[in-house]
Amino acid sequence: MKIQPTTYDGYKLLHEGVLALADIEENGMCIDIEYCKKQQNHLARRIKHLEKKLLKDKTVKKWKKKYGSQFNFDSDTQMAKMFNVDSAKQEVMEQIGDPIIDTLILRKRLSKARNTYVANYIREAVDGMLHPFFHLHTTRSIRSSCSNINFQNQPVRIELIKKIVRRAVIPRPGNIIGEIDYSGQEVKVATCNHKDPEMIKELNDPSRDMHRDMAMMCYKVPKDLMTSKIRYCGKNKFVFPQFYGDYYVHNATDLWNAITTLNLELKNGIPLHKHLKSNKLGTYSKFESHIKKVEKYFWEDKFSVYADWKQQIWDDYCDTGQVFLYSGFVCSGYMERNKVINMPIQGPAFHCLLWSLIKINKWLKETGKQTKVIGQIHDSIVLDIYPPELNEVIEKCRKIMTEDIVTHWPWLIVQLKIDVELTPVDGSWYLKEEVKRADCHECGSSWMWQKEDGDEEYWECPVCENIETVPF
DNA sequence: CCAGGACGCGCG
DNA sequence: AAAGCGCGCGTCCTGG
Repeated sequence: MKIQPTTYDGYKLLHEGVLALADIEENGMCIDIEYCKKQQNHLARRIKHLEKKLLKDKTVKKWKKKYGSQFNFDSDTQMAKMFNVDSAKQEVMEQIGDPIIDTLILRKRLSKARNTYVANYIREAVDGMLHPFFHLHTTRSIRSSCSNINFQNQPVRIELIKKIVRRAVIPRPGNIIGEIDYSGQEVKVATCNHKDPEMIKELNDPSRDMHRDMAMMCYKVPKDLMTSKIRYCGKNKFVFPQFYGDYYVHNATDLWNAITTLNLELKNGIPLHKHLKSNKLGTYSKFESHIKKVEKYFWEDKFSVYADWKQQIWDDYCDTGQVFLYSGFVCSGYMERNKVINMPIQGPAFHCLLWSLIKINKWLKETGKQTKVIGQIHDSIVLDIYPPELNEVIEKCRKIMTEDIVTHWPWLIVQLKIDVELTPVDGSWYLKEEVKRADCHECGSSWMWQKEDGDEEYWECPVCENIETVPF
């Protein structure tokens, strides 16, 4: 497969992109090495402790006896064999229902945190600074990649592991780490391609919520009994997989397994399994044929224009052997259907970030700011922010990322939006939380955390820790 | 003994 | 007709 620029604009994006990413590499980020070393020892002890506990288990005892000196907790082959499964994947292991599995999974997670993440901070940091490489020449998608360390896959989904790992990344003394991300950028860039009026309505009407609606449909849950967990499953086990070309059998399996592994229940406390049973979806095979119907509705009724576009882009590729990208590129060579459909979306979505990154970095340099870009994660920019520059920097980023870019690329026909997350002054990356527009009367910062204490809502300033009960 | 493949898992 | 896209890294394991 080959991919190349079709326009000078495309070429220039990569050229200037490489230079901007080189600046970011040079800037680097601060690492709390002392913390990393302590944490590494702590994790070693914790893992050893878990292994001691595991060795008291019946199955693990058998496992050790069978393999003797070859016995190894890290061997997936051994583990799968002992538990009579084809694969040692977590989702497979979880289905066994043996209580020892939780401990085995925890051991695996802690081991990964130690051996992959914390160890690499220590290995790659020089004098407390880390300089990950950001590449633009490695991927099939024309996204970026990142190595030594891979800053783009630092844990965030599991609270315990997130804390262990992200605690190591800290701002320069007196500064704040800020992350500005495009919200829903891939869905929006897809929409710029297919222009499905139903999706445009979804995106323009803030009262609508397709992830919630699809979750409701998949599990037959009425609106007033919905929970955020059920919505999460609709979004991540049906909607997104469908956009990437997944199909109902896989979706149904995932959605079905999630009911037990995530302990799903309705808002009124009724277990989801019970709820499905009373709606005649009590067995997997009934549930699967239900999801088949949901898939049919999704593509034939709800997003039929999107479906037509997918067919069109595939037909065009079959005729010409080419796929064109709005950001100024063409792909040719052998590709499977799902890859073809994805190509015009994934790359250009990243290119919006890259274009913005180039402008933001240039502005920071030209105006002599102390704030620096220190990283990039596909649809977000990570900054080390000098607090007196906070308001100005965020405003400039907002303007570039949501206004200037639309002027540059008129194919961006839907409204773009950013979200902002900040750490406290001197606070680690783990502590970053979303901020909203709200003025702090103490220090003049325009961005505050919206917090709750029981029924009481209040606002806290990341810069000066001031608390406001009535902002603005 | 080493290189490279397979697998698993972290992220968007 | 095929059956989720894109990455990097650590570990195990196989074949030469």
